[in-house]
Amino acid sequence: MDDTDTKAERTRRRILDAAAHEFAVHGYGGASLRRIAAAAELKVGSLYFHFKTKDDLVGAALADGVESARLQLVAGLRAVPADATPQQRLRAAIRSHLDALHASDDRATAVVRMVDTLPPNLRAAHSTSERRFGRVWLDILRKGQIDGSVRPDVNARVLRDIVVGALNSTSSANPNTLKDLAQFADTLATLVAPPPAAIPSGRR
Amino acid sequence: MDDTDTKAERTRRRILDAAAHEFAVHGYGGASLRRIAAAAELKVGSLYFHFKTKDDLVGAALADGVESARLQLVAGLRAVPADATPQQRLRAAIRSHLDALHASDDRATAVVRMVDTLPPNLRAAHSTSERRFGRVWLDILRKGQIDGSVRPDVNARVLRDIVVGALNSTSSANPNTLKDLAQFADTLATLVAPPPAAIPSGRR
Amino acid sequence: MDDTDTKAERTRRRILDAAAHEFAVHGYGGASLRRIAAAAELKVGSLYFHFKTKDDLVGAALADGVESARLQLVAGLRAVPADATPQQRLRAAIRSHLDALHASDDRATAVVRMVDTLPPNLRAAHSTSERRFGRVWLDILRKGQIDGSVRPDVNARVLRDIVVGALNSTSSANPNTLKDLAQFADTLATLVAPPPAAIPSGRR
Amino acid sequence: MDDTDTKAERTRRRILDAAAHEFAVHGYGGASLRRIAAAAELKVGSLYFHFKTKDDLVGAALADGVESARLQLVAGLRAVPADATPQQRLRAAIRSHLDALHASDDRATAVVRMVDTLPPNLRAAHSTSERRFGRVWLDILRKGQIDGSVRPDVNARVLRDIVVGALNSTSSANPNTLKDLAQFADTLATLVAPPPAAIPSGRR
DNA sequence: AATGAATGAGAATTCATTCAT
DNA sequence: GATGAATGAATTCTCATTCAT
Repeated sequence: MDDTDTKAERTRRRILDAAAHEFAVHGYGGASLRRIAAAAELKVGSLYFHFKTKDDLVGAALADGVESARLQLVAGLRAVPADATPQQRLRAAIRSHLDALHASDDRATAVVRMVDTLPPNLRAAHSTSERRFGRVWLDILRKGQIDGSVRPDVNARVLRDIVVGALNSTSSANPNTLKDLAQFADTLATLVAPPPAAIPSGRR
Repeated sequence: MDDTDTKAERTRRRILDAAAHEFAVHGYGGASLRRIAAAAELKVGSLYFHFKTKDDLVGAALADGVESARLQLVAGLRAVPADATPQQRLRAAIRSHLDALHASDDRATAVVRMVDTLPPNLRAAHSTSERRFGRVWLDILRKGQIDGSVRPDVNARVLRDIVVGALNSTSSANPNTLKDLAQFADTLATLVAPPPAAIPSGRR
Repeated sequence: MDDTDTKAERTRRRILDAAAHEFAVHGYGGASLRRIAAAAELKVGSLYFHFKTKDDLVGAALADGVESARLQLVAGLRAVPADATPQQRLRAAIRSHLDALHASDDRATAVVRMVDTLPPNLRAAHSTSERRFGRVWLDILRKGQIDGSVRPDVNARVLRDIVVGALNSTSSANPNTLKDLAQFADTLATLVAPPPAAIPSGRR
Repeated sequence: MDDTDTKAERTRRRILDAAAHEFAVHGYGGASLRRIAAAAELKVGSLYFHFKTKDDLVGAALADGVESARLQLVAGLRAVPADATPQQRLRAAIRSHLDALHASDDRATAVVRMVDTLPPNLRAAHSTSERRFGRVWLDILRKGQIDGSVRPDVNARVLRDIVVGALNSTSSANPNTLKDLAQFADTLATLVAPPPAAIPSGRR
């Protein structure tokens, strides 16, 4: 709808993709507009037609990255068959998050690599979309505590921070073999799941 | 004994501390030798008497940071009274790690903020000390699985990655209230602990 | 008649006005086509429909500015009642010149702010219209030497340079109060007038 | 005394001289640090060892220029023989001012070429030294009104503005022949001098 | 052991200008 | 008549680094 496929729109996309990669590799402070422009097949000056300033581009990349991860998360959940068990839903969420970081482009990774070194103004602007993303995970875990896929004896918010923190920490792992990530996902799901005894009869 | 407190040795310490702060705030790519020198009350050129290049300083700061965290970890464990329960030992470890990130200087934080954007050569050099640090946590968790303070149904190595990942992810949280961190530690300990039912007889 | 009020003509006027302001504020070297375009409510590229190059626009603004000042000068003189004294005519000229710089738009000021830093080619092109303007003042002063409103014991050309120089120098004065300018005009007129004793009898 | 002839001091002088020329030719907005550096036989980056920013250099050049003109003015006056007539003293002042603009380096000219297009902050900083310079001329004229070398029937302050304005306006005149300037000086002195008839016999 | 003074490369940003639409 | 999109050169400024003192 707003996705009018104008030339500018397409160039902007190319820039954002190139920027995501640059930010993912070099972080906020180490990123170079020169390299971003080159990767987007533009001259540096041309970037400024699309983004007023470097921080403007950073802001756009952050929003883009979080939104991309959020969409991947909800899409992953929506793809779970209706008759799936709550456990399967939880695992789908974990898998989606990991996929956003490892199996897709660099948009989500860029966010993880930039957040801790952002200057205050950018951090503030970013926190809004970050919160929105956090709410999705909070929902997942809270519902899980109700439907029995998540242990109910811990604060959901804190649990969310642990889960998301652990997931994001995989971003710096070297070329993760799929197997490693799968095991990571499994283990995390196990930790989050209610302890066996607490699981109502039918579960075993 | 090697702690020869020469003038150079003291200056080197000042530089490393200033560098830790700079790296913690700006990351690898965004750090400036000029600012580091200023914070260490030196002129830029003088840095080169103590470190051959920026990457040399980065390497030293990384080693320093990991070593500092490792020492804080083992010190924290050693401080646990001999008659403490295994659970208490685990919590002490968690607390020590969080303290290294939040209650001490920036040496440990600097590491966390730099690792993901390190250039390959530095990353390689760093991986050794990182592994050494990882082994400490691996030990803790493995022993925990034996003494009953850590759930035995998960791979210790993967569990270690999750725990350390979650702990490190707190480094970007804004001025953490002590309470938040305490709750974070508690919850993490709960997740890692064996599920109540799974703990054989005497435990309940 | 040639004042065909086409759309292009109107836009051109808007550009020239915006340019005058920009040149008055920033001088030749500091002026930006982007700001001029913005002030004229156009995009930069659109300027090029009306002016082939920046220097072309500068040339037009210079001509426009001098012509505006010249017209204001002759208009000011023409407005003097036929029965006015020569002194009144002289004062009217001075007042007109000051008004062009302070009470009107920035067209005359733009000229004053640009002339000394013009590149040779533009300076050459400009000198023609400047000379034309200078001739008006020369006429005024020469006639004044004849009709007794200007002291006859000085070279008219040099006097012109002094008078015009002094008048133009007011352009950089901060928000001139009208009173200041009036006193400036009075004093200048006094200096230029023939010394009392030199005034022929009948004049009183 | 403070003129310690260090290497930095000498380089700074070279930069200021080069800057004066650049500013005199191109004005504030049109000046280029590249050209200044080249003229001072330095690389651009090296300028920053001596001046923190372009505006810092501009500020220094302005102060340097005004001070240079002021010193030339007082030196010119001091050089007048004690038995000289008041008229001769006045002419000496005029000549000194013109010399500062035409016969010396570009330091004074740079000021004249920059003042009207200075950004507010620089203008404010500059106004102080400008006022100090203005006071010298005010003194000259006031004393002149007492000793009979300056007509007493005009406000000294306004007269100062006219005189200085006229003098400064010569800065844009093309390669002034010495003769032109001499005549300019003579004529200006004539205008400023008391009208012959007005000087009553014994200076009553 | 540290400073002073410089360098060359690269940073982000703005410039005037072009040209297809 | 005007805009959208891009370019290449220039802008100021900061970087890590060197080396004589």
